[in-house]
Parts: sequence; structure tokens; C-alpha cells
Amino acid sequence: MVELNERAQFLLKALTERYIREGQPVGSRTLARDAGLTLSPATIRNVMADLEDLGLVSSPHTSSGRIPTVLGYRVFVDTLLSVRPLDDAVVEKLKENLDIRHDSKNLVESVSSLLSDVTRLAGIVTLPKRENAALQRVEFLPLSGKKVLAILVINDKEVRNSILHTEREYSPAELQQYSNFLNEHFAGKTLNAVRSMLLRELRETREHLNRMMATALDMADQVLGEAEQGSGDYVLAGQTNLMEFQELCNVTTLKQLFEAFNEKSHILHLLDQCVENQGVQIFIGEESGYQMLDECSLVTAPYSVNGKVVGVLGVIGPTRMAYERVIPIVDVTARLFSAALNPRD
Amino acid sequence: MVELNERAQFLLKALTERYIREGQPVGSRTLARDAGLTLSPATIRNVMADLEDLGLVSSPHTSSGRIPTVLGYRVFVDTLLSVRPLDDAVVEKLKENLDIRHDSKNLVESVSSLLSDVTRLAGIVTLPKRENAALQRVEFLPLSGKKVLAILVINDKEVRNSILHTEREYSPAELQQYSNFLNEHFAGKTLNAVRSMLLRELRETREHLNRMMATALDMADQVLGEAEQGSGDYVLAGQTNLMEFQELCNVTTLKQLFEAFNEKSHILHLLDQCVENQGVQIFIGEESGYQMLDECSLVTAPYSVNGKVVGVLGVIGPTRMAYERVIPIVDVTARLFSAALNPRD
DNA sequence: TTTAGCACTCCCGCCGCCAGAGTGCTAATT
DNA sequence: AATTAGCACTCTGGCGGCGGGAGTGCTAAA
Repeated sequence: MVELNERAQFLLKALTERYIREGQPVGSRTLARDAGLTLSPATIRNVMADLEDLGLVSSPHTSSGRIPTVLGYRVFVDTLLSVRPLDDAVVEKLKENLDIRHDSKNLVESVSSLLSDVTRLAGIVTLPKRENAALQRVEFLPLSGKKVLAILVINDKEVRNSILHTEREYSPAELQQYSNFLNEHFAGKTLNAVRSMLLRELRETREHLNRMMATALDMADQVLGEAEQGSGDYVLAGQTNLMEFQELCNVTTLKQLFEAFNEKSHILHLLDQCVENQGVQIFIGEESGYQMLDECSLVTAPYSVNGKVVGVLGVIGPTRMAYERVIPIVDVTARLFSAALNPRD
Repeated sequence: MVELNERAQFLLKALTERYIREGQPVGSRTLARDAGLTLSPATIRNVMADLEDLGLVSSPHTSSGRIPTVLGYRVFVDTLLSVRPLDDAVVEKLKENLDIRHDSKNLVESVSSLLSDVTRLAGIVTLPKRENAALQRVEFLPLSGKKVLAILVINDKEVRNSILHTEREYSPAELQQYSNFLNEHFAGKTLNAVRSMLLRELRETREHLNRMMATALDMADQVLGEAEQGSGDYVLAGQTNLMEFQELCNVTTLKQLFEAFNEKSHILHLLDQCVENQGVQIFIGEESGYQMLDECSLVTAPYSVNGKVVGVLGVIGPTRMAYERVIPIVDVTARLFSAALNPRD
């Protein structure tokens, strides 16, 4: 990347900010007034021509103002952006709404709509991965017929139950024995660890195992299987906010976008890429590699439990979004959400 | 309503069918060819003028063909419609996808997307009301600290748990006592009955009650409270299908619509009105009374458990929808869904 | 009662026009 | 050498007029 002199940087910044605010291509005259510099439009035009050569701005047609290109946004975001600190009011609102009392599914939903509310864009939050969650407790309850209710206490915020269809009836006492067995052996281990231990047990010692243990293992494995299905999903909120933006307002674009949201796999793949990065990550327009997001940007931050990243949250909006506002919001929300998820007391 | 002679009826039917198929105003010439009658366009025009006077059709402008009015659709649906029996293939698909093994929340979701798939419209299914569900069983498990996990077994498909924040720790044995007490007294009663019994007990005998019972009642009441919050909600699917239709394809209409879906309260109110009616119910355009649905129709049918209506399902689409196909689909789906929800075996 | 004929209406796409905004280039100015 | 004024040029977008097409209502004939 060629170095930009200070003035060029300043003008690119001013132009981008103006365009983000107004949504209209910015002409030299306007920019001259807007930037506060005492420069004539003609000078600005020269600079603009340079920026255009560098691929940082472009004009929709011969005689219209300039708009930032994806590259222009990139430079803007990476080197020119002055992130302003968050309003206390906003921080308060975020904190208020991150009530710890909810279970984590509800929490995810409320964070998602919180993000969309505060940014007026679409909020997105992945469900926390549970692989690394410790298994606190297992219980079995008999239901009518051959059904058994299995309860998996993962932590103080998350409980999961599923109904098992078994081959015969079990007495309460029997079930109690099974769950005792499982609790003794596996409580406190992560789901993954439990699973692999189960598999080994099954393979190595099946024949010596008494039937009780074998059944308990079967059951527990079934439940674990279900527990993991939920992961790899996300909760989206405020899609309708996207309809406010001119640039997304043609029906075909919207349709593609909404269908991508429904499809989920693409978006998930994209979000996966944000897990590795520690802080806020931004995809601008085509950078995402997905055509339906060409006109959108994605601002994300991972969140974690016990120091392990377990999910990603963020917002989706038009490339022309108020990054300097959105970025700190996403950042702080991720932190607060992490804090809310982390077991304390 | 003035009686229509047979020919007028036939032509209204032909016109409506044609318009539903093509989406374009239908002119006299076209209709003459389409209807298969040996009538000249001029004759058709006379009939059309009559239908227009009756408010059954209208023309968007002086010299364009006619389209059905809401009233026209009404007559069409109520008296002219020839509902064709469902394709076996479709019925099969419906049956296949209504697997009993899911819990009811999942089932609701899959039915909703099933409806939207088959009709290519938006599917909507309310969550089943639980008021009349019998309480099968209550269990309490101690969690860490002062938290207690309460499990409410409602039926073989539905289990609900919530974490209670109590004032002190409880031993497992203690909790066992509580749940035994509750199970003895309330098992098999409906949630509503349980709740009112609880209230009476609390009022009349609080002072004589030993602390154990009081606590148990408190807990159960908390859980019941949560259990009922979920009701009055619905699951929507295939909203994007609505973007296929020309008449809904301007962004403002779409936005209103989608916001109404998010808001839920209006739609729920509308769906409530369908509970009373036994069979399929149809709101056409403005009939719904909600402006954002002016260009939409809603086709619904209630579903029931143990002979009691507990919810409503249906589809939302443009007024110009293929009623003769949609109606039986909604009807059959409601029946199959009821069947799937009803406890058997 | 039905139909042919006809004048009329309205929509829609097309074209040309014009004002407005903004550009690039050149030559003058600092 | 950098900046600026001036100017010719270009593109958009809105407006009005025009003509074809589709369809109507009415009247008079069958």
C-alpha cells in the first residue's frame, strides 16, 4: 500500500464519514466545506483523483461525487478511525439487559436483540459451544411406558433434558442406580471427555460390564448426542432494521440476504473465522467472500467462558455503517456477555 | 347479498382463478377465451359491469381488466371454490415430517417450516397452550449454592425446567420430601387447577403449614408461573417466500409485514380469533382489521389435544393465493399435527 | 338477449430536453 | 511547486409529450 500523505488521509476520512452519514456520493465542493480545511474544490479534486488511482474511492458515474471502495473502508477502519468511547447511557442499557438469571438460550436471544436495538442493525449471536462445558450432574426419571426422562445439568445456567425411548421399563430405583454410577464416574468432566471415556468403556469392557452400566452408558451417550446438536446455531435479531437502508432496499438483495440468514451454514462459516481472532473483527463487503453480503459489513467479537472462546457475537449492516459507534458497542457487549456467562458467586 | 345468476358466478370464479394464476387484471377478451363459454367479450363486459356494481370486482384504472375485490374473494372462497383433494405425495410428505419423537417445541418448528415449504407461503404455528395440560410429575434437584433445579413433567413430550433462586440451601432428602408432597397432592391435575389449589392453600392454611410445605408450594408456583409465560407465542417460517410476490414486493409493505411478525401481539390477537371456529378459517385482506395485512390473507385451522383446542396453525400469503390448494393443506396439517400431539401408546 | 362497432380512456415505455451537480484539464496565480 | 479559477464536458434525474396497446362503455343492430 502506497503511503498517503496526511492531507489525503484526512480527506479520505472526511469523505468516508460524510458518506456514512449522508449516503450520497460526496463531491469536491461539499467535501471542501465539510472538511473545514481552507482548500478549494479544485485541489480536492486533484487529491480525489489520486485516491481513485489508489483504489480507495470511486465515482458511480463520470460526474458524481466519490464514495469509498471496500479498500477505502478498510483503510478507514484500520488506520483512520477515531473510535469514540461509548455513551454511559448505552453501557448502562447493555448492563441492565444482561441479567444473569436467564438461562443461556434466553440470554443469547436477549443479547442479540439488544445489539440490534442499540446499533439499529441486525444483531447476531452464536449459541455457546458446549464441548468444553463441564457436566455437573445426570439424572434419570421414569416416565410412562418405556420412556425415560434424562436430565443433564451442565452448569447453573443450563439444563437440558431429553426423553429416551428405551426397550423396556425401568424402576425408579434402577434408574437411580444408573445415574449414581454416571455421576460418580463422570461428574465434573467436560462433555467431550465424557464422551470419549464412554466410548472407551464401551469398547474395552462391554462384556464384563453388567447390564446396568451398559444401559447407563447408552442413555448418557444418547443425551450427549442431543446436547451437541444445538451447537453451531445462532440467533439473529432485528433483520427488519436492514430494510431502512437505501442500498439494501431492493427486494432481490433483501431476499438473498434473508435467505442466507435462514440457510445459516454460510453465515456460520463466516462467524467461525472470527473465533480465532481475539478482539473485534470486521468483514467489509466482498471481503466476506459471500456474494449476498457484498453490500454488507459484519462486525464481530468472540465471547468466552473461563477464558475459552465459546462463541461469537456481532452485527450485520450495510458497508456504510457507523463503524466508530458500532465497533465499541460490539466490543463492550462481548465483554459484558462473557462476564454474564462466567460462573461466579 | 344479491343472488348471482349462474353465469355471473361462473365468470367470477373464472376471473378469480385466472387472476390468482397470472396476477394480472383480467380483461373481457381474455376471460371470454379462458372461460370456455361461447360468449363474446361484449357480453362479458356487461356481466363485469354488474359484478363491479355489486362490489365483487374492480378495475385498477378505467381501461384495464378486472381483479377481484376482497368481497369477491370472499364469495369465491365461500361459495365457488372447488377444493381439490390433496396429492398423495403431499400428504405423505406431511406425515413423514410429523415425527412424534420430537418434543413439542421442535415439532411446532418443523410443522411451521413444513407448511411454508409445501405452500410456498409463510407458515405459522402457535405454541400449544398448556393451561389444560395435566401435571404429571414434579422433581427438585439441588444445584450448587442456593439454587434448586425444578423439573416439571407435563406429559410424555414436554418437560420444563427452571432454576430457582432460593433463600437457603436444601438437602436432597428435603427436596425429595417436597416433591413427594407435591406429587401426592397435585399429580394429574391441570396446571390451572394446581395453581388455584396452591393459592387457596397458601391463603387458608399458611400459618398451620409446616415450612416444608410452604416452601414446596412457593417453588411449584414459581415454576408454574414460568411455564405459562411461553404460551401466547408462535413460530413463523418461510417469511422469505412472501418476497416472491409482486404485490408484496415493495419495501415498505414488506417492512410493515415483517415488523408485525416481530411484534407478534397483533398477529396473536388475530390467531386467537381462530380458536373458536372449528375448521379452517380464512381472513382475506382487510378483513383481518390490521392494515399491515391488507394485502395478505391468513388461512388457519385450530389443532387440539384430547379434544381441546390448544393452538392454531396456518399460512400467511398474498390475497391472491391458491386457496383451493392451501385450504386442504392447512386442514390436513392441523389434523395430522393434532394426531401427532395426542398421547397414544 | 347477445353481439358488433366505435369512440374513448388510461397505462406504459420511449424519447428528447433541460437543469444541476460534479468532473478533468489547462492556464493563471501565489 | 502547489494551489486555484475558469471552462468545457459528462452524466443523472425529472418532466412532458407522444404513440401503441389494452380494455372499457355505449349504442345500435342482429
